[in-house]
Amino acid sequence: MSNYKNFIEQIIEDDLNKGYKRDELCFRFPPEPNGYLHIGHVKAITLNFELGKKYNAPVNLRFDDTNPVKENTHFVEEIKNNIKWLGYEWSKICYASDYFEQLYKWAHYLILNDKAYIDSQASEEIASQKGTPTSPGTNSPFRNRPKEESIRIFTEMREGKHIEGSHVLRAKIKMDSQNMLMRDPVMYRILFKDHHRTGSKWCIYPMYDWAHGESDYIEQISHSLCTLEFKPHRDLYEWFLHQLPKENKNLPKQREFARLNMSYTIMSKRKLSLLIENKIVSSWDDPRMPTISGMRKRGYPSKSLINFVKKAGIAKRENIIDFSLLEFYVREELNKICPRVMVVTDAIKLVIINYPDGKYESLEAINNPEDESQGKREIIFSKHLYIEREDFRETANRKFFRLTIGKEVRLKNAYIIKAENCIKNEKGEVIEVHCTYDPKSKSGSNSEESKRKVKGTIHWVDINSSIDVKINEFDRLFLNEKPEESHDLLNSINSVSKKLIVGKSEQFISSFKKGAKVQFQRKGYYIVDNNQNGSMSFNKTVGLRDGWKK
RNA sequence: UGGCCCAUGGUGUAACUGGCAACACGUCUGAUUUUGGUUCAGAAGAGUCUAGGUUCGAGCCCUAGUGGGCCAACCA
Repeated sequence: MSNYKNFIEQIIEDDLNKGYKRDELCFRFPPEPNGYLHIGHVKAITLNFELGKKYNAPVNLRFDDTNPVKENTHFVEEIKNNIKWLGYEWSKICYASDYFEQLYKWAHYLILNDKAYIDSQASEEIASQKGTPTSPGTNSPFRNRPKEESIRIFTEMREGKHIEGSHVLRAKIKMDSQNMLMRDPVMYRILFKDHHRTGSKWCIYPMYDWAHGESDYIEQISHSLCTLEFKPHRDLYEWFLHQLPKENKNLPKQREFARLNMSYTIMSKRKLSLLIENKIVSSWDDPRMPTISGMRKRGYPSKSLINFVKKAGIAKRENIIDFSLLEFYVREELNKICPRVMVVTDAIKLVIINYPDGKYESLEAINNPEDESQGKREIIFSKHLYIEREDFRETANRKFFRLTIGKEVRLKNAYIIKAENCIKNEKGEVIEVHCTYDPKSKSGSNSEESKRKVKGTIHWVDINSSIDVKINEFDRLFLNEKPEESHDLLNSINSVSKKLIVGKSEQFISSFKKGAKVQFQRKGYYIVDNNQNGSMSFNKTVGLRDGWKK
């Protein structure tokens, strides 16, 4: 691992070997603030920021805010929070909109050099003249418009003298290029929309291709890394750079890697926002969403996300990674840090018939066997307890390690008990289990009996002192393993991806603050979603690995 | 009737730029365990899309084919 370099790092090393100065390396993460960042962005963030660490190079956070109709400040703020939460620090925070004036001047320069012109056709006409991937495009009738006229109209466009759609500025490249993007791409369009940063100052906005490479150039980004679908843009990226006034500065280099895809989820902001619009999820940070904010709310540690994307690697191959790989890194982290606690969700009563009425005793429990520094706690034990319904069967085969009539099981942190009989309701459902306990088997008492092995251990909670908790349980949002490929996304939605259940918990948990992560023993990992006015709710992060074949 | 990119166990990523295909997840054993968790030990599973070629030698290089992805927004 230590010596391994992914292909991006190899490109950088090659550049360094060819004489590129190490202290001129500079990277950037350039999101458009038109939605929340998702796990796919974590890959790009981690790639760039880790490169920054490795080469001791600056990494800018740049908002690619060239389309005011989709962008807003809330998204900007959330993106900043996400990156901080992941633990990365950007060196400069930049905005493409900071460069609007420079971009505008350079656009004039291109017109003057006969490299751009104003096209006054409707967008449909321009589109139809583009041709197709297999047939060349045709020149616009405005392609040879005198540059003075283009300059005049372009200036008037900025002054707001022309309506939306009446003119665009186009680069003059090659209408029969094999690369569709080189067929005189649009550089500017008229948009009478307020921008979240520049307000009403501008009514013309640069397109992505015109803004992005030039922003990289202004910031002197050495390696501009993006996902594979931008590969065809590379020609244009480089063409624009070569049209700028010569300044004896480094030209940034665009390189592309495969985006991250995961099974049973989608990674496109457009489709993600569709889920919100259709009220399939509550918001961008719904715990079922693959967004950073959603995963955070779900209880995924930031470290897990980073470990996961690092292991997923950087390559150029299309991929769909198993969601279980992410869950592995989530459990790995949570196992180390989470205090353990006993919570019963589908409760039945357990009565210890040979335990004194009205007696309560305090037992000691280790908070986290993986981390001694988390100490111990007290739990209350009595004659009347709750256990999990699925932990009792009247009879069962020997593969069932839990409680059956006549068999022994240990109550975690307490005593060994033996089920004697059970009480059923008129429907034949078990509502109460009666058992006896072995007083000498008390946990931690150091007696011979306390060390006795029994084949099962189950969790429990004292009825009287337990507190009520609410738990949100989640399942995957899609039925389809590859929802991205589904033609009808909304039809492959899992209709029961969220369930609200209630549980009974030992008291220890009541002190946990919002955001605290915990393991409900034998159940899984949970995060406190709310703890106010005596009401506690949790989000289930992920279940424990379960090796029991039912 | 185009151009560009890609192709390695179930999944993802490697293979010191040509030298007997490795790591992680997952799966399966076994041990430990007061969580059917954790931990530990071990196993199975690909001969690298196909066909040619170069070479003493090819997963790596070349050619063709096949399969997949991307490209015709005044989105990014």
